[in-house]
Amino acid sequence: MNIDEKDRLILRHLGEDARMPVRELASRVGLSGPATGERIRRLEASGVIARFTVELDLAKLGFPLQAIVRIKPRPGNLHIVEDMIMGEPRFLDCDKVTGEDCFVVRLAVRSIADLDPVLLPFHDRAETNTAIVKSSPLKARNPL
Amino acid sequence: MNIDEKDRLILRHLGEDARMPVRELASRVGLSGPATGERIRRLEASGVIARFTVELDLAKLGFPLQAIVRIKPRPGNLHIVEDMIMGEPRFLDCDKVTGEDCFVVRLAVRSIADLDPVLLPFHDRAETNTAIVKSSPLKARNPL
DNA sequence: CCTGAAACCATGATAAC
DNA sequence: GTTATCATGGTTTCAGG
Repeated sequence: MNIDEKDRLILRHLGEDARMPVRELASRVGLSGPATGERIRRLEASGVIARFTVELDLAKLGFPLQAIVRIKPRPGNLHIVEDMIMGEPRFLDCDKVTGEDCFVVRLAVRSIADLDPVLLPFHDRAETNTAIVKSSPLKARNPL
Repeated sequence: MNIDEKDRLILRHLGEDARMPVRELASRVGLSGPATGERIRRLEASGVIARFTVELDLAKLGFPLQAIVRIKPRPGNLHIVEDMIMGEPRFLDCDKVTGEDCFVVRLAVRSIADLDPVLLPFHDRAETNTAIVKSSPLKARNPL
């Protein structure tokens, strides 16, 4: 699929407000309604738009504390550690990375007291390095 | 604002498909259309729903490579480093954290060759530690 | 391949209860 | 909260460039 400048503009606008009426979006990118609707449909079908979703304020949902944890499983514990991550809903993101560590995860908890219970099961199977998130000046920006 | 179980169910469904018709969402949570619509409106007004957005496939947009970089500014360079991060669109996320490092950022680039030019300007002002993302088994899950 | 207009229909908003 | 009704907006279709 070929993405042109108008597609990128559409994606930028949808990223800011995915419920913008097609007609308004159309006027902003300089196209007609049907043409814009067709582009959205194609971007969705091709998978460039993975899904329409909502961005939540986790603090207001009762998870005001986030941490970024680097996890280095001990020999033989790679798969079990990955399964433990996937099975714990308080882990929001998980990336497998090159370098010293194997996983970099983000987690959200209700309080500082909840941090230890979440990470405790890992201490047998991995070395962890926890950094408390003080603020997030940038969240899920798109590079367009 | 008080969030009950039905609100959490609504948020879960919207997280998977934010364009689900209110009537369908209503039947899934066991409420009427207007009651569900009113709950969505309140969740939005209270900021629990920060915004409706699209999740993009960055690889299909020409940014197939992601990295997680820990950045530790040298003395006196904190603000300039933060400004440099904010001004570079290829940085997707930025968290200020406790511990050894100061920033943990995620970036997306077109190729491995693009990595160095993006990070080069930081070498004067900070120590960086770069981990290439091999895969992301978990992306933006919500803890509900 | 686009635009613009009109018809149609799904959907969100509203009113009354 | 519900149900019934109204109005908005998305999709499709067409004629024309």
